[in-house]
Amino acid sequence: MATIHEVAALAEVSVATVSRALQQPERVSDKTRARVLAAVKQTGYKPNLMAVKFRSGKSRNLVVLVPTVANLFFARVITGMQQSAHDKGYSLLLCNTMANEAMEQSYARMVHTSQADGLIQLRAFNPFTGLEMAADQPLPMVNACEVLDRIRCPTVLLDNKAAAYAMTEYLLGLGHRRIAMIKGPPRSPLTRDRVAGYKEALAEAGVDFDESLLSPGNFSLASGQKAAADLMALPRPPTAIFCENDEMAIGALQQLKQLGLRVPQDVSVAGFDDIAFAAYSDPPLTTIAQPAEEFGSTAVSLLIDLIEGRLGKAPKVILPFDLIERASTGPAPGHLT
Amino acid sequence: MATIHEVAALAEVSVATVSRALQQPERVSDKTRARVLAAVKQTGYKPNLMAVKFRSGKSRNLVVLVPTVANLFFARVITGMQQSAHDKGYSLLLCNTMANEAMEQSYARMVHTSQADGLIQLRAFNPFTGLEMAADQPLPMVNACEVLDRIRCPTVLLDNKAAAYAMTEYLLGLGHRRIAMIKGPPRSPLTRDRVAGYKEALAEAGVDFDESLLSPGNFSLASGQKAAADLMALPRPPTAIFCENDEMAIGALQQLKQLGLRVPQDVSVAGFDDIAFAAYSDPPLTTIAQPAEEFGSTAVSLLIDLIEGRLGKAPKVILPFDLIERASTGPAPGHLT
DNA sequence: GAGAAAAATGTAATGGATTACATTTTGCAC
DNA sequence: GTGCAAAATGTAATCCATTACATTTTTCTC
Repeated sequence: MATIHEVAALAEVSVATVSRALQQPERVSDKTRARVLAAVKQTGYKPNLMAVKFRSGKSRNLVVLVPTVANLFFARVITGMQQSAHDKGYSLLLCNTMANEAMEQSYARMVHTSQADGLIQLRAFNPFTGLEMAADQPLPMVNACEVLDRIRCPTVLLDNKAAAYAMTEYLLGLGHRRIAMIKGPPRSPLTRDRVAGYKEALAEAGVDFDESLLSPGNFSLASGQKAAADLMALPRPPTAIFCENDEMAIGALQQLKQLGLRVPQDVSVAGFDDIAFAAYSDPPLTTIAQPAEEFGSTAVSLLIDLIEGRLGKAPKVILPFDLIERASTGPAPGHLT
Repeated sequence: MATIHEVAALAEVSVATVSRALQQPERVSDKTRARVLAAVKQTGYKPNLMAVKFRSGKSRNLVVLVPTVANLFFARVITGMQQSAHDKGYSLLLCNTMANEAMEQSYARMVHTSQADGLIQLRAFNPFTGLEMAADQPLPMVNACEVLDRIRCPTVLLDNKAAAYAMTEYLLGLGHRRIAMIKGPPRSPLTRDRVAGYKEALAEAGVDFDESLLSPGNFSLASGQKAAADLMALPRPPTAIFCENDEMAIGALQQLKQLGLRVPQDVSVAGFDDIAFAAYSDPPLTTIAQPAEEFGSTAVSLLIDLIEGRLGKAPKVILPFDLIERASTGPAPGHLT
């Protein structure tokens, strides 16, 4: 691969002139520029960006830690990130962490070793824990989707409590009184906030909270199915099931069908995320739409602003949600609308 | 950030000794090594890997061009890639191309500018076209899933023709004679091979090929729905629909339901890929399972072998498929099994 | 303890591009 | 043509770690 020296030699100028001809064309005379450009063409010269990055101390790479790529919500988030990063001249180093902390820490180390300028974390774990840090420097990290509350860094999130409140209120409005919730992992802030919104809506409607209607899940189709089976086996089963994501809701739908129950006549089901499949389930799923791509693009923008020193206090961006009403929810059995 | 010089000064040794103490500990005396390690700890020294990469001329980055991350099959492929790359000390630079050639070329340029050592392309387009290349050098590229046939590079693929043949044969065995196919984009080698397998199976069974039963799609849920609507509006509609991916099959399922048709009693539906949702559709989808993660890990292995000069001829790896029989397919109406 | 081999350590070049500073050339006014 | 400012170009340092080669120190043998 040709270097700037070969180009300089061929064009009979110094390397500084070649560099200038390419970076600041106006600083070089027309004649020289033409000679340099010709030499560039002839040698097929491509600047070694590794050298540039090394010298500048900026890698223009961003590490992205994703719990699972094989999750349509995250896939959309990544899409938004990639678009935004590309527009701004940054590249994404992707890590599918499977929520493995060691893996996350291993990738976080790329920031310390100058391979990346910053990191985006999509779940509530600080991947820099354990790596001794310049404590005074703010971490070049942005937290999105499922956010840490123990750490001060820019975050992008949904008002999960409000969203869960809205969905619960909607189900209450349909006459449901026994509303189950299929949760995510118990320690997740996401779960905590959504459960809080759910409880608040119940309380305001004067409906007693029933612990047995909270069923644990892990965001997978199978866990939704399992949770639905458990819920319907209760002495007093729910008439509505609110799932913390669409995958679990689709799993639940299948289980209800197997039990011979009709949705929404016998049981209503609601999801969260509005993935593409939500509109194609049977029946189509009532859910909370999140601006997933915007999560990604906002997280990238914030991170780049942070890296390039344009960010003062660590901002907290709250994105809007939207309750999408489809056919999987309906009036509670025996309830007159 | 501390450099090797500061560590050397603190430990009162030369930079060469520091480097050796860290890279080849046995080449340094115990006493010195201890001093260096202490200095490393005290300064919080982390080697600047950008400098290392620059000097070595190896970035240990791989560019991955993915048509859409928001496709569960590709998501699984990426998962496999990431695992394999991480195990081998490489990182993935992800590009969600949206099949945009300019975007792909822009990322391919990273290989020429030493930012990446190689590239994996998941669709049939050579992203290096237009970039003048060292024609003698083999391109540091691996093609997987949907492969180019015009270019000589290592490839990982399914025997799509055989898979389509197997599925068509299976449907024929259920008594279907009017079997439709919802295709992918017409110019895709994937589509071409699968259609070829489909035709061959029909021909061997003595069933005339009917052009009107080939309906175009683009792998999206919506296109499957649309195609199913068109097919069922034919004067002689099909009794079975074979879709080139599960998303289109799920779209088709919804359309059939809206038309009041029962699956599989009235129409059988088959997919391709075996994404997670295939087992949770209503009814669960008969489909062709592909080892998606293995596509990813194999592609990464091949690329690294190629980069590191361990690969002779460009190999062609063919991965196995599996026909998964679920409830969406059944005997053709009026056919006795 | 001398001498040689082996081990440990040091010096300085290297990789490719950028850029501060130095020098040369050009352009213009008179 | 002179003189001076502005423009163009060149020289060499810099970024950081690695490593070939040079030098010093240790170890071992007789």
